[in-house]
Amino acid sequence: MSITIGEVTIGEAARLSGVKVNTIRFYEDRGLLPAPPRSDGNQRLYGDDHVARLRFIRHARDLGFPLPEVAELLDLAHRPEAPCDAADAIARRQLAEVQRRISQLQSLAGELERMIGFCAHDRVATCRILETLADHALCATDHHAGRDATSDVAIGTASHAGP
Amino acid sequence: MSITIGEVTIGEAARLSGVKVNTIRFYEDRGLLPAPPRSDGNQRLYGDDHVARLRFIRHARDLGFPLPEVAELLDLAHRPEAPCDAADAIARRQLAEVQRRISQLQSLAGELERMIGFCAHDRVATCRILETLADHALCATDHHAGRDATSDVAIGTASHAGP
DNA sequence: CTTGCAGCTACAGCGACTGTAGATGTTACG
DNA sequence: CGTAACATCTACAGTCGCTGTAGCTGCAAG
Ligand SMILES: [Zn+2]
Ligand SMILES: [Zn+2]
Ligand SMILES: [Zn+2]
Ligand SMILES: [Zn+2]
Repeated sequence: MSITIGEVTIGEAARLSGVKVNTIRFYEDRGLLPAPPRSDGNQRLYGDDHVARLRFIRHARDLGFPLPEVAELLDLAHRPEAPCDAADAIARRQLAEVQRRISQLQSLAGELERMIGFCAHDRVATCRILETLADHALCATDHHAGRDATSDVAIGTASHAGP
Repeated sequence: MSITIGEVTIGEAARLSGVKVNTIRFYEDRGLLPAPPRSDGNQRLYGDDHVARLRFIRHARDLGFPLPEVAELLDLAHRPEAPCDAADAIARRQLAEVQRRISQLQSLAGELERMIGFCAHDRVATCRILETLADHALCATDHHAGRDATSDVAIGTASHAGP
């Protein structure tokens, strides 16, 4: 029975939230997680609210929201009486972004399938894959990577199920 | 009429290949593009072979191949009599990777659609989007971001069509 | 009282560039 | 020939979202 209920070390918070220790400190640095009180020995002590916040961040990251949007969503979540339009808008933007990336990747996949399909598995000199890489005119579609079209959506650290 | 035909500056090479000037120097640094001869004034002079190589790199990057695979593919392309199995294998790996990312993103999109669909557009306190972010148990699927599942496939600098 | 793990700060590194500063080179115009 | 405008040079910082390391200190158990 400690002095206050629910005060846990950073390691415990990591286990409870699925966010790695280093990442928790990183989020604090980034302003996503408020700096918690410290013990006599200068160690961070987290309460349930911090852990809940970490879980929220983790889940939003898993869904691909970038950190600035996660911060916005966290702010919104603390204004219960406000309308939720802003949150909806962020989610819709994120969905649109994910869909954009899906279609970009589908066009890449199609092009890759095509060049693999045309390859006769012979010598390099006649390999359709290498020919195609040397000349985009052999491609069926544009599949151009329009400015971060296929960049990261969510990297995640591990699964919700833990390591 | 210059001393040798087809010797172009880095800016010309950039225009001809669609690879940015800085990026060309970056590729040289990374060993993807051999260091070209220099002019009297120490400026790089590229021939058609360099430009072709740059185009190859550009195209492979647009298709999402990471730089190490691009390097392998370039090496292979210079051994015309070798069998093309290795190139095929790289392309297949890349396709598998792209497909993995597509399905990851599709699961994200599904989850995002679900939470957006359930939102009643009322107050934050009852917003399904924020509730869901706070609790993964409200999600229909796992959609976990398994170690770089959704990370970048190709960022690209601009389209083949130019800027 | 020591051992060993957990936590602390601070910083380097990933991938694949992009952008900048400050110094030269080159070219066009007058 | 001078000079202005632009291209290129090197070298390095910054992007994103972490991850991992080094070198400390703290803390509980034997
Ligand atoms: Zn082949
Ligand atoms: Zn193509
Ligand atoms: Zn809502
Ligand atoms: Zn979820």
